[in-house]
Amino acid sequence: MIHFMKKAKTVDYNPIRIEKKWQKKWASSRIFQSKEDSKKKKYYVLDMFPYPSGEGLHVGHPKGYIATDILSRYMRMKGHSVLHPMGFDAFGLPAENYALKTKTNPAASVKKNVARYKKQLEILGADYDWSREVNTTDPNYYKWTQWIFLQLLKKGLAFESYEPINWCPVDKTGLANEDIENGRCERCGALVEKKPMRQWVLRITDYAERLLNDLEIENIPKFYMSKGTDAWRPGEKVTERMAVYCIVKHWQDDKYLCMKWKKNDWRGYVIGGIKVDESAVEAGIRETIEETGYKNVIFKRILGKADCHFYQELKKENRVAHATVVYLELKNEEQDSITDEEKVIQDIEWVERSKVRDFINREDLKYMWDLYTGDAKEQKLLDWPESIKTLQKNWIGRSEGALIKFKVKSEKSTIGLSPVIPAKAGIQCEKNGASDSTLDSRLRGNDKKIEVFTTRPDTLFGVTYVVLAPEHTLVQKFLEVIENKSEVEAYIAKSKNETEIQRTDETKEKTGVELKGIKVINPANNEEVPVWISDYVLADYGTGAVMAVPAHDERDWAFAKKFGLPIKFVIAPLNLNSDKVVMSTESAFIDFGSLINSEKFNDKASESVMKEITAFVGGQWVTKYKLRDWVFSRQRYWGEPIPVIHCENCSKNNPAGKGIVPVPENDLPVVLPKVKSYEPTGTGESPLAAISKWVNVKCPVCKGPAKRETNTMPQWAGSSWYYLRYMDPNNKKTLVDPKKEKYWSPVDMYVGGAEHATRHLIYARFWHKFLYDIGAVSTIEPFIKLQHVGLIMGEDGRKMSKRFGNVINPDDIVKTFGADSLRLYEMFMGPFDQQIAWSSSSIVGVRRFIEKVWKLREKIVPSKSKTSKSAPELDSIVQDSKKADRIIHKVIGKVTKDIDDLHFNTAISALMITVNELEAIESISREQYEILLKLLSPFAPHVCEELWSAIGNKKSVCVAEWPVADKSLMSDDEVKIMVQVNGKIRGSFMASVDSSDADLEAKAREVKEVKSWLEGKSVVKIIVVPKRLVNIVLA
RNA sequence: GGGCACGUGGCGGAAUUGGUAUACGCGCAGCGUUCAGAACGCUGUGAGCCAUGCUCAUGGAGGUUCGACUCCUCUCGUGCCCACCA
Repeated sequence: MIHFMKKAKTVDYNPIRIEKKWQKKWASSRIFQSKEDSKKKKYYVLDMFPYPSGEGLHVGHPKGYIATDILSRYMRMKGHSVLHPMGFDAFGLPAENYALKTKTNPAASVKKNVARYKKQLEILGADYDWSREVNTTDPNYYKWTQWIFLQLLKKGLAFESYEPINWCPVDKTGLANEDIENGRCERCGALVEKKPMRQWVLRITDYAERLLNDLEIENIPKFYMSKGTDAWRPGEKVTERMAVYCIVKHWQDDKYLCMKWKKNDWRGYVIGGIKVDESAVEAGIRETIEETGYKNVIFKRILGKADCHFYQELKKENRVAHATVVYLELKNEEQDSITDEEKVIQDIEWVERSKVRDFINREDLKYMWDLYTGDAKEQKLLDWPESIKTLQKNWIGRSEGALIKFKVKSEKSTIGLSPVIPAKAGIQCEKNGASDSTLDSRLRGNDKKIEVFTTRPDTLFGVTYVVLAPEHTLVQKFLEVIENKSEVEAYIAKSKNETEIQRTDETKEKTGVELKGIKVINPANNEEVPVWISDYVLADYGTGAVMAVPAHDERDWAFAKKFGLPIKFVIAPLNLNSDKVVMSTESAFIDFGSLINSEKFNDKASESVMKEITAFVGGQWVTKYKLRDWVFSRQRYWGEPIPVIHCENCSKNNPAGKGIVPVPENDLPVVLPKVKSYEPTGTGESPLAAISKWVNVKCPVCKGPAKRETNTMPQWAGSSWYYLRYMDPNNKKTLVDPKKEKYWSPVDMYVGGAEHATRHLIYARFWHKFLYDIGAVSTIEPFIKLQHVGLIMGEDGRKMSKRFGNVINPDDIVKTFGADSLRLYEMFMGPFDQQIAWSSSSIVGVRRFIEKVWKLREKIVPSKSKTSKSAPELDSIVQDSKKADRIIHKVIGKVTKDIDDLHFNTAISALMITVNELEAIESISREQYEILLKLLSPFAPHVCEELWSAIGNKKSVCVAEWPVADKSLMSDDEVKIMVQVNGKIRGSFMASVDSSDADLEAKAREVKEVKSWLEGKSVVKIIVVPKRLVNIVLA
């Protein structure tokens, strides 16, 4: 036993005492306040801010907060300027319903809940910069939520609508499509009804394409064009604002093609427009051939996508294009002469690889080049889990198809209709149609048309009827001309009364009514087919009308069977697989009959065939999205007032304005008034409507009497932009100062629950893109990396809920084990994004680990140079030190990589192994112990801070430098080599790390256990994997 | 019906490009310490067997390979999301 190592008796580990102590010190020293420091790289790590319910936190909630805290502390130690804020999302139904239940004012209960949440968060020891706290219900905050709404209004992206919307009869409010789960209100579970009412809607569908496409953008473009109509050359049809940009390698040397513009001596790359039906790669090859004359151009890879700003010589103007950057190689020097036109403009130069960067004159393109040459690490624009991307893609639901018009023919003779149908003024005949297309003008002359959307125009010949949604606007007009008006009206009334869930129940038999007296004409073969209405057709998808092809569609099939409608089978009016289409108006079908089970016709025609058919019948090829516009008003009290004033007078003067006057920006915020009764009215009016003092205002335009909008915004409004406000929480003049926004944007890491995939994350991306378009933010996407938190389930495996009585309160765990143990345990449970059941008995393991680290301190001996020990003592210390160095330096890399990859469980496991190994050693140095503390400090900050200061450090471990592994200290001299015979482990031996393959092979043959297996057998071959194994293959 | 994940001891889970399956932790068992318990320490812990060792084991069945938890095909099961989307 080495006695000099004995220290004064170490105080026992007491988490409660040390955790309080350090939390106070951290707060008073303001060590965690974020600053824009241009000398440092920034790191913005964000939690999905909590919704402070009355229940308080359970142990599942902190999991994500602990992870971001680890990342925040880790990145700070790595020298980043870190932004790690926290705030509260407190408007909306749950807070209001809770207040109603407890008969308190929502403002009061929110205040109480926030205080409680904050306290619960504080005992975890997170390094939040509380000076940046935001609260969505604070007028200083929602002033800017309202401001964003006004900008949306200005751009025509917010509008009033009277279409039927989803209505929750229990919560007494309209709901967005995203707020519905299986036909029920996501909040209260009530069956959702369809109810027509005035509401505010945001045109999120205008952004559908970008929301979808940008999920796949891989690199970071600096610019983004939202609109563009350029063609490249007069008369040349090219894809809108799409370009290709080519880096072309020499056929022999490591040189690259540089275009020199003769006129201004500007150097650049081959640029070209991408034609319709041409891929970026094809365009790149074509343009390179056209501009340089080189004949044999080979595609190698796509380097990335960016926006290209350049001067186009031929048209003499500046151009911007969304560009794909391709890397090409020339096969040989064969070259045709190029056109004179091209010759005049440019020359070709070959430049060395190292000079390429000089003629790539833009940062983002340089970045791509660096990516190709391996100098830059690939960074995705959206480094999101594939599953979330897929969820969003499915939610946005893009599909391409044809809009096809069916002429309506009313049988005047049959129904005795007068030639002139009484006009119903102003009613629109088509969805989004022109307002002049009133029924009388259209039906006279039988030129009224029903427009359908289909993804299978190739089945057009099999259409045997057309179905409209009961809510389709045309149905109301047809009522005047059909024979069975009352029957149809009854059906419409019935489906109106049915809830969404009843209507969409798949097991339900199809229902519907024919509109008798009306036929439509199939434009493919001029055949007359009947028109039906049925609730299996959705009013708000496509055009609200379908062409029914019972032979090719299950739903149409069920409907046709039920009502005895003909089933006609498309027998290829054309060869489905050929690109050449021969069209004719001859009926290209046979009676369906017994062919139902035939698989002969399951093939879909190619897209080009379908496009040709569409053109043949005068239809349009279009893209449709499942995504619906965002119903943005709630008939409830607890939300941001929509900053709009209704003025009848201004309506008279300006019919286009419909009497909507935006609240002037200077008058913001429109403060939510205090109110005695905030019970929802259920009438479609919010409780605010009852406060006449608040409602009645002067019109800001004409100064006449006017009324405030009384609907409020949905819960998702405030959370759609809060991450921006953290960057500059107290700015009175703008939403966020552009300088600060440029420094901190975008969010580098966003951690939260997967349940927000199709709501918050779509809404926030939508608002962010809009804010980008109006110049309020500088990036096109708000969150670079997104990470899910896997739920922590109750010990019984069910969701943690009061209902099941399986809720574990983190406060209790902190009391018994300490916050550090809770933090370590939640991270050690398993993979971070995985759902795992809580196990209270397992926490003791991480607590034991902390105690081991605590006791390990007793093994510290002073550094060799400072001691005056006897030789044998010194020798043993030196031996220990070598061993300990190897152990500790090996784990640095492992922990660093694991934190980078969010593999917290394996990082902790590696630290446990390290501590176990160090325990087996007699002595360690202070330096080695310090490395251990630094590595552990993001996970268990309190105990590490305590030990760090106990061994004599004055500055906090939070600002210590993250250790870097010294490779010379960590390498083993010897490794264990496994020996396999025919792939099965039979023995092992030790060998020095630099042994040659032949050496290893020879040694392997000599291993005792192996020898007996080799006896009398011939060796076929031997596989040597250096530092790992030798496999001897026998005949 | 469509989409996306995922199946490894008694439990949570480890396992670089295919290269010692079950690391780490819990639990369990034995021993020590203790008046006793808790706590702690040490040892053991996939299964089976004719046991110095051998055979079988990563949901199941095949395949590729010198070698498969890892790759491919099929299949069974579980979870999540969307769903009459034309």
